Amino acid sequence: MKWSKSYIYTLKEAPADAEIPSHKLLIRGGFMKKLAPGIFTYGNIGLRAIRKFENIIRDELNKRSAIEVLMPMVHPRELWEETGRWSQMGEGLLKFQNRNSQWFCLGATHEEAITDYVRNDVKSYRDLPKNIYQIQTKYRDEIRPRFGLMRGREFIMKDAYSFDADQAGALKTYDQMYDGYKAIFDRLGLNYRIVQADAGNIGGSQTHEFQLLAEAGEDSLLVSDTTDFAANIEVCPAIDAENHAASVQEPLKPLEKFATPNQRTIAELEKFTNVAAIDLVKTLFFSANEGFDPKNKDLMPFAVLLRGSDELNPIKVKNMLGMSNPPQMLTDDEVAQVAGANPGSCGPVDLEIPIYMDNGVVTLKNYIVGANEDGFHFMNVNHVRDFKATKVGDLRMAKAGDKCPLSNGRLKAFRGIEVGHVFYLGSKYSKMMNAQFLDAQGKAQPFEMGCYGIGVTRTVQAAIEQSHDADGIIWPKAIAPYLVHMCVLDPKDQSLMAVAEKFYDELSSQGIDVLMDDRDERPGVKFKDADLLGMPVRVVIGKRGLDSNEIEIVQRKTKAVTKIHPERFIGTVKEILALS
RNA sequence: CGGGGAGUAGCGCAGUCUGGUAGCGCAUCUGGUUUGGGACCAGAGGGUCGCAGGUUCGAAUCCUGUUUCCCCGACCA
Repeated sequence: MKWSKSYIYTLKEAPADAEIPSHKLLIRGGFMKKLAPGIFTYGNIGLRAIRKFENIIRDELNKRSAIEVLMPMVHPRELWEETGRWSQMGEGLLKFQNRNSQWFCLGATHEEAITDYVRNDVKSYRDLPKNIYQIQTKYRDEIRPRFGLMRGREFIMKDAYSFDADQAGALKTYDQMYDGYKAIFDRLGLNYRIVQADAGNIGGSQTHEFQLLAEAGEDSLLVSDTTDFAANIEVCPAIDAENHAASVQEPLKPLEKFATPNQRTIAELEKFTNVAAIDLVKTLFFSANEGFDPKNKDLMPFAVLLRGSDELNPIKVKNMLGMSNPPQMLTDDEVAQVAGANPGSCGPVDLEIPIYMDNGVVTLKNYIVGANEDGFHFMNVNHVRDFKATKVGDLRMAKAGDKCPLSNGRLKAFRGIEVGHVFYLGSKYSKMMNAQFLDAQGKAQPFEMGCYGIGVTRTVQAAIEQSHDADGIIWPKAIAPYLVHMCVLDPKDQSLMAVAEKFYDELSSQGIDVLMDDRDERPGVKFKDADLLGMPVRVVIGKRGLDSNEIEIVQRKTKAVTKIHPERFIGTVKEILALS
């Protein structure tokens, strides 16, 4: 492609609404342009990167016998009512009516659509397994889109759905897709981790996330320094590295109430009592209507006990109580009603609601909690003697420095961008949607399903977030819009242009995409734009070089300059590409 | 949803406090000089100052309403 015939408009300054480097660079390079919050036009060169990534996905999935289809974006309400997700998905699902007042939504995910598709065709275990995927625009009405393609409302996703006859088959398919995803992300050459994760509201039991490591990532990850253990902080088991059980040997002391005027926070209490936060116990209040009595629509309050130095992990609470969403915190007024005191003076003693206790508290003895009376705390409080927890378990956030669950190593903290996710779903959707096949005994069985997503546009931006420098993008070779960026310094010079055209044709004929900058611009402008656009290899065709029989080839990643005789041009470009 | 900030030319911004009929840089167009890391000179085009209403002789500026966008938060005990 010649620049003069292309559609590339670069900017010297980034729009004010772009925050992170990858977002700024995509806009500055003209790879995309915002139409509305979270909604973008992909420009030609942006689209080229997207298409290259899509084709890597196709290649790896087709190898693994997955079948590509394209499902509709607009779904009828009835379909989503079958699984209850019409209302369960809440505001994230964009709903609208047609001229006949019939309700529809934009597909935010396609479990319903694919299950409907398959249940009408696949009737026999002989046809199984089937693994079907699509690469398509999704719409999710995100509360707050941000960071460009990282959290957009409209985005391109590859979603795959597998159908097996039994669990063993489904898990085999899961492993196949897991391997496929590894192959896909390996081809990008980026730094990623496969982590344990929460299944969220898609459901299912086994799940892994593929996370690209980047500071701007929205997810917190904990990664072992000795094993390949890695987990999203949402589900990472918390195992203290230090032994906090020193006090266990202490005899129980008598319960004692003492005045703590205006001591509301753990930090204040720590100063006031001269007891470290790690040895204090805090009481948090939530409500939920699940996990207690499903028939009871009223929200039921409950309390959670943690060490003062620990943070609650709401996902763990959700999972312990079997809820579908994390619990809601009570307001100060509600706490006062339940506990008889304002937050800051509340504790588990004589509390008449269920109490869930983090296992970090178990090893403590003779500790301090709120007395459920404003301005008072108890000291020498002990579990069982003074209160009884409904259930004890891991409810706190794991943190950097905690022990690796698989070894004596430690966990290190990273930020990650979730670019892929694999789920084993089981028969949740097939049962709800009555999607069945006949097994060898002629008995109707629900399909065992899995679902597998890759955020295509998100991955493309995440790649830049991980691979850029002060001057611009450094495209991974596998998804670079063009492999070679040729700067023709004086396109009005016929002999120079002839050489450029010759090299252009030679490279193209060998399958190497070239972007030729043939604009009537000064060299500086072309170099700046070449750095910004970030193609792996830059070739400079200038009079100075030709006169001395040298072509300049620059590797974008390292800025290393190689000058070679024109006869060695193609070979050298290939060598430098191979290093990129 | 809660809190904060902002809507002025394609992009980045000033002007608003103190009302007088809109400006700077980049980009674009014309001419000229330049030409290996975002050139220079001269000239030109482009904005109903988010929208609606009000105050005033006069509103980007003051008042009221409305709308859009951006950022932070939604874990305090």
